[in-house]
Amino acid sequence: MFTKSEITQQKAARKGAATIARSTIGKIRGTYDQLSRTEKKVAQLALDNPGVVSEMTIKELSSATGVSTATISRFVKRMDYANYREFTMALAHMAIEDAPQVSSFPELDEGDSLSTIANKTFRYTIHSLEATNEALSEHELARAVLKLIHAKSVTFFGLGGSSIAALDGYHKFLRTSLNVAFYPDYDIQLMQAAKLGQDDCAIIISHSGRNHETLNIADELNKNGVTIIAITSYSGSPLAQAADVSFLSLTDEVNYRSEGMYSLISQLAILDSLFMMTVLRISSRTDQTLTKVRDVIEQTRHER
Amino acid sequence: MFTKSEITQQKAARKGAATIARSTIGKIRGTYDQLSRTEKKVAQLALDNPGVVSEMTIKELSSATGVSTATISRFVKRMDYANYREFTMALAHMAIEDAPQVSSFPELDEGDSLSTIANKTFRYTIHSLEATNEALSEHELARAVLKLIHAKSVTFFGLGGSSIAALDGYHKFLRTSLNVAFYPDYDIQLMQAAKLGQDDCAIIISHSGRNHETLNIADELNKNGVTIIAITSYSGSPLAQAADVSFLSLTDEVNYRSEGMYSLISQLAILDSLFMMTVLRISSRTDQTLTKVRDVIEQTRHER
DNA sequence: TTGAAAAGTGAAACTTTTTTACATATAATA
DNA sequence: TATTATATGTAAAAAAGTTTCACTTTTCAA
Repeated sequence: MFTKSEITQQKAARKGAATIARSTIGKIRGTYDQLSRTEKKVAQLALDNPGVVSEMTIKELSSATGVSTATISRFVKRMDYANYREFTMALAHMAIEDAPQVSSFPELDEGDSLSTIANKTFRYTIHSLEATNEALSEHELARAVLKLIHAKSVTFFGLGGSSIAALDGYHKFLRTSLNVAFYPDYDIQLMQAAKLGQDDCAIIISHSGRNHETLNIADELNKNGVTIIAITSYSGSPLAQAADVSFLSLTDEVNYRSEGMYSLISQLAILDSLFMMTVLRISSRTDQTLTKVRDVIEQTRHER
Repeated sequence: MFTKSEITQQKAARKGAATIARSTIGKIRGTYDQLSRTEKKVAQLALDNPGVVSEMTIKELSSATGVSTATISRFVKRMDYANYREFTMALAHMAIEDAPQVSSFPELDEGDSLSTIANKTFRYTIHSLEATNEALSEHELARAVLKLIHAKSVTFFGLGGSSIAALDGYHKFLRTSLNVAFYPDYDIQLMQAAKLGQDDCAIIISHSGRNHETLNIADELNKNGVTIIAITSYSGSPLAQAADVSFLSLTDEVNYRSEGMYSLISQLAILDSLFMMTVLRISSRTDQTLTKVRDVIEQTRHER
């Protein structure tokens, strides 16, 4: 039998585990294109039919996908589950939580009324945010914040549509004690990249993660040993590969046609999170050198 | 691999099974005092801590209760579960459904873990979007779209933090056939405002709606009879008063201290909606002059 | 291009978990 | 008290899941 406190402890432990597990479902989505050929088969079936797969034994899943049990076992471990059983549990949770979403995500239609168009747009946006949130891992966040706090300077890079996100990041972090920079022009971004060094940190934003100019900047930064934090929509993209830490702004794959629309907002939300984490972590360490959280947030209100 | 119909069948089968399983949780409760001495120990622990027990192996449950694995195995069969695994699944479901949605909207705290900070940030953001969406009225949307479609030109105005939203709006609407403009600098914004006339349309973005420079621009526009569409957080603000149509980017009042943080994303979502509505309405009217929606959205994907 | 190193994979050995068979104990009943 | 039905644990069997190892494919540098 358990004593009361033992159970309480286990509950706490489980809660932690559950949080991790949940975000790891996002991880399957997020790392999807980094998976190998066979692993994709497994991930596909699991994501498409979480309810069905959650009730399968590893052998059944093996013959359903044509992938060996060994590979499946290794796959779930790489997805950060302790074992196959924990994986199926997570799928079961997912099946429950996704189920009540009867409305799904209808495509926008020319016949829609204006408020319908607005509603759908907002729903897509919210859905992207949820997916993005789930894909964030504590580990990556910790690494990013650590780098940011200790960096001599933080420069934001982003071209085209992503320059908006970069500009926003710059604006936000201006309010911290960090030494931040942003340059709208590509050539100047590139030149500035060449001037950064090991103690500096760069935040690069790119939806596709394969824009040529953006990659030039990343190369330049890597050459100089600058820490790169990337925000992109594809974990397998060259930018994600080149980065020290990368975050994914996700959209539901079903709506692939319009994903670019919603990635900006997800990018901003990631930046918001990084900003809040940085502010809270800085203020809790060196209180007197830096403004307190509230003051910082208070300032935000006086923005135009 | 599964065929489509096989999966459908399995889904149906599962649904049936789940229904039975659920009522069988009730069965444990119902038949509780018909259970034997040892079985009661098991049932007790399972009902009291479904979440904890759902993650135990049969051996762990055995040593936790002091009942042999054999007895437990037989017990779950008598409760109509096919096997131990199905039993733990049912417990997991129970744990989820019984857990009340405590969520609400807690303040950010210095002691929060990084993923907690991120989760809270995303939740606030989503909440703001929901509030903003609800506040949109069909009537105002219709007026705005009508003005936009028939305008000779559309200029975006925004200073400070709101310049980011203005820039984003400009970027988005560039892809339409509308004649759009944006100038980052205040003085130039003001000068350009003086050059616009009755047939033009202006979209002004300001969180507070009372920034002095922004209001100067609004005055100038009003003087020339330019149609003003405002995006602000306060319906009573001078900007909202000065505008022909105004949209509100809302945040939950409870979290007044941090509202500035989330208004940008709501502003962007409003612009997204206006963009989608404009594109869909334009394309459904004059098909040959304008690119089809899909092409436009497709272009969005190739953004950097 | 080529060859070495790295990554991916399945068969099979191995471990753990769950179920069943069997022996024994306990309680109920005639 | 003998008989029978029910309960339970031990241990063997079966099933499920994990790891090892040999082989294949891919990647990357020369």
